[in-house]
Parts: sequence; structure tokens; C-alpha cells
Amino acid sequence: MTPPEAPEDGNAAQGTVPPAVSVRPHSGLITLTKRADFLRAARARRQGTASMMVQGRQRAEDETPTGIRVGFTCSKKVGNAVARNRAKRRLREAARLVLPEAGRAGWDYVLIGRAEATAARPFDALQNDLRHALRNLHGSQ
RNA sequence: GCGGAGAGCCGGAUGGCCGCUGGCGCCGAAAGGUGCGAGAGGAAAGUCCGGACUCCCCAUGACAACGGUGCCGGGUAACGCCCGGGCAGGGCAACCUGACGGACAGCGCCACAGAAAACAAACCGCCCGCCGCACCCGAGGUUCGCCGAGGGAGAUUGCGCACGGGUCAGGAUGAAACGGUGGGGUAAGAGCCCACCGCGCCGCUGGCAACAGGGGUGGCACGGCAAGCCCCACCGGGAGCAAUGCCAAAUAGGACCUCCGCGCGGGCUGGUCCCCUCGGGGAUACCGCCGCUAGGCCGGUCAUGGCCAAGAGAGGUCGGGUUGGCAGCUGGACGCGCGUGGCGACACGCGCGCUAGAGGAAUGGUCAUCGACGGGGCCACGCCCCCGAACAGAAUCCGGCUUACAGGCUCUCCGCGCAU
RNA sequence: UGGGGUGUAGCCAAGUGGUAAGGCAGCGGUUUUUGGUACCGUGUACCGUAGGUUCGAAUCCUACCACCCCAG
Repeated sequence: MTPPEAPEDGNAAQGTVPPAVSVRPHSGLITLTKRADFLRAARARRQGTASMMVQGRQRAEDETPTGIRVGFTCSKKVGNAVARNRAKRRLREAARLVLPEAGRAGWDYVLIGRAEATAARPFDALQNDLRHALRNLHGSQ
């Protein structure tokens, strides 16, 4: 079951969306905060790996055109607050290292943590999982 | 040495590289850059109590409702917390545990079983008296086994229980039954009497008190449950940092509902109107102003006090817009050390220190070395190698409680064993 | 941050101090050529967990656990 291509995203977005995201100049990445952005990414294509689930989509023309935006999700299924924070931090660090070279500008990515695996997987394997998922997301277009 | 009890503390360490969030300094018009320094806990958790703070315009008192607390004294800003003491229970002991006011203010409940479940009696039973029978005589009858009117004896014993009385010792039960044990006593029994214990009442002594000790006295009148309702004493106004305030932007200059009203007075250096000798005088329907009062409000009622006031009134619901920034925001009932007072909780004084402030939410990732415990490999000690690291993440801030927790350290005390 | 509710058999559930109802499902049997329907019988609960009050607790009290809902 392939997810829908979400063609109506551009029409649904109200023309002047303020940049309600925090800018981190060092990494060049922008963090997603709005629920609507997460919902749009969830309707787009996804790729699962052993340590995480990655969702990605190319933004429409009337949205913020430049930069790579990324969001992180760890639900209660991952564990208690310590486990969720740890998983999010590892995902954030992997995104900081991998996305500037493997990601594409104008795209939104959402990284979703898994129970046990996101916190326990060796860090280089975690980065390779992210690279592999990004290749599949870009290539399957 | 073994076992145990109490109190307190720690919660891997160091370094390299790459990152994140505040603070201060410097450079820069700004964006930003750069240097220095800081960056999760004993429970940050559960959100169970108590406060600070902010708003509800601000309160005081009484009563009612509701909720909470509950041996006594103290500590504290306060507490349902802590300390000390009392009592009860557990333990050989160190010590531990305890929702521990009131059941003669009232209501209610106590299933089943049991004679009886609350106030004292009824019932069974026991005992005494009386009566009848069993004993003797015996009219008469007879199926020849006996039946039997009536009379006598009443010493003992037995049976029956009709009647009168005594009685609660005993009565299968039950969690609980006119106090328990022993002795005397009696027709049988009984606090009927005595000793000890328990209980109630009244003085005395010690203690601030809870309470304890001892004395007298009553012969026992007082079952349990208040974590059933309740009574007594004490405490509590409500909401919560998404409180609250400011700035900016945007929408808009809203709609609807409820309540109280639309009175009186004063010409008042206002407006307006009238008269006039142009100085002034007069009027008050209307607009404005001032005052009074009905009334409303101060989330239960009343009183005191206060506020509003005859509408730019008070209260509420809905609709529309925004999802930005700043303040609140971390220096505080703060931490550490010393001294004094106190058994202690703690208080006071002096000195030193500044110790996270994020905002969909930072405090991280990775590598190396060391260290601790457990498991495995090695024939085996040592050595070496490998694997696994407790519970858990600040969100306005404090004081507590509760719950979770690998492992380790320090001090004090108790019991047993051995040695001296 | 504050407030409210629920937890009983595999499922839905009644019970508010005294041996824990009922229905569906399951199993066995009768009926039927077989299945279904119908009828009869039957098992299944440490009442979320742990303490306490009481003679006695699903019920009352306390603490904890899990889930759900509401408001700003």
C-alpha cells in the first residue's frame, strides 16, 4: 500500500505561512514544530529501517523554498521520558551529521524513533540506516 | 567471627574531538563572530498534603453547608510533616509498628448458628413444696393374663409432670453471651461471703498534659462496630504561571441572554429658554454636573464596612482574530562552615558562596584510559580476554509525604560464639 | 495544572457488609440424513495490586497500578 502523493498540499497551505520554526545556522537545518507539517509529512512517502522510520516529502512551490527541514517523533511506545529523550537526541545527532550531505534542499524529513533499537544500535549503523532510507526516498520518486 | 537494629552519605571518574542552551567580556551598524565560565535528581516521578506568588475590588465577625484533621506537649511560614513523651502490640535485645477523641447525646447494624444478640426476661434443665402412681386393704368386673370405685400409709427411693415457688451454676452455637479463677456456703444455687485479678466511682501524690502510682469504695450497674450515620474540638473563601501584566500583529468596532432600574432634590460661574434699565435677574421640559435614596454587587446567609448607582450599569453565553515577543523566571522560609541555647525537631548569631533556566522544550553524540560488581572462557590460583551497567529527565518556586532504585561507604548500638 | 470516571469468567455485565446473578461465547448431550435453530446439562472469577478496619470486605479506608474522559 503506497501512501498517497498528497497533491493537494499546496492548495491547502495558506499563501503566507510565517516561518514558525527555529533557525539553526550551524547545521543549516530547520526544525519542524507545527503539527500540520508533521501531518503533511506523514501522508507522503516513508521508509523504514531497523532503527527508525523516515518520512520525507518535497515541499510545494508556495512554501518556504530553501533549506532542509527535519522533525523528530518519539511516541510513548518508545518508553519512558528518559528513553524517549535519548532516542530523540541520537536521531538529532544523526540528522546533524548526515542530512547536510545526503539530504536535498526543499525537502521535509520526519525521523520516528523505535523502541529499543533507536537507543541500542551502534551509532555508525544508525547513520547508515538514515543514508539508506534517504536514498530509497529520493530514488523511488 | 556470625546474625541483626538505627542514623547519615554517594549514585562511576578523567581526558580528546564534534555539537546544543543561557550568562559575562570584546569586535561589529546589524546579522553574527570570538574568549571565559555554567548547564538534571534523591527521588527531577506520582501529583497526595501544606505554603509563597498572582487574579477574582478589598476585608472582619457570626451561623449554616461541605471537606479535612483527631493520645499529649513542642517545632515550623504552614501542614495530614518532624521531634520528644504516654499508652497498646511485636521482638531475647538494640529497636520497630500503631487513623490512638467520644459507644451513659441519639439513630442504625450484629447474617448463619444458638434457649437467648442487648435488656433484661422467656425456654430447656436443676431444686423445694404439693398432687398422682409404684406400697397395703379392697366393693365389684373378668377373655382368668388382670382391670379397678374407694380407703390407708406416708420413713426412704423412683417416675410423672398438672400446680405454686426458688434459681441462674449448666444448656451443642457463635467473633462476642447478666466479670474470671479458687474456696466457703446452700434444698439447688447465686458477689450470697472471702482471696487474687478485671471493671466503675471518689479523693491523694507525681507530671504543663496525655498518663502513671497508691488508697478508699461499689459488689458489677457499662457487649461490639464511629475506616455506618453521628457528637465534640480544631482548621479551611475560590481559582491557578496555560495565574497575571505589557507590546506588536490580525479580525473587528459585534450578536444574544439574565438582573437591577429608568426616582427625588439642588440653578449649579455649563448648555438652552425667558425678561431686561445691558449691570443683571429668572426658569429647569431636555443635554451636562453635584447630592440623596430604592436597588444591585462583594459566587451560601446575616451583620459591619466598602463599591456601583438611575447606565459609556453588573454578570454571562456565543461569534471573530492571533498561536508572535517581553515580563512573571529564578537570590531563596537558599546552601556550606563555625559558635551559642535546647534531650531533640529547631532557633539565633557570625563568616563564606551564587548553584540550570528551556519554551514542541537545551543539558548531547562518539572515542580512549582507569575503577567497581556479577556472569562466562582458561585444567587450576594469579594474570589475561569478552559481555552487561539501578530507578529515572527540571518546566513558577519552596517544605513534606508516598512510590521506584544495581551497587557501595561511614558511624553508633544489640544478640550469640571464641579469646583475654 | 486542575477535575471526573472505570477495573468482576474469553466478551458484555448485575451485585453497595453475610455462599458473586444473568446473557453471549466454549464443552457435552437430545432433536436433524448432516449443518443451523431449539431444548437440557456443565465448567470457568485469589472481584486491578498490596495493606488495614470488621467476627466477616467485590462492597468501607489508605497507598499504588493500568486505562478512559473533561476544562483552561
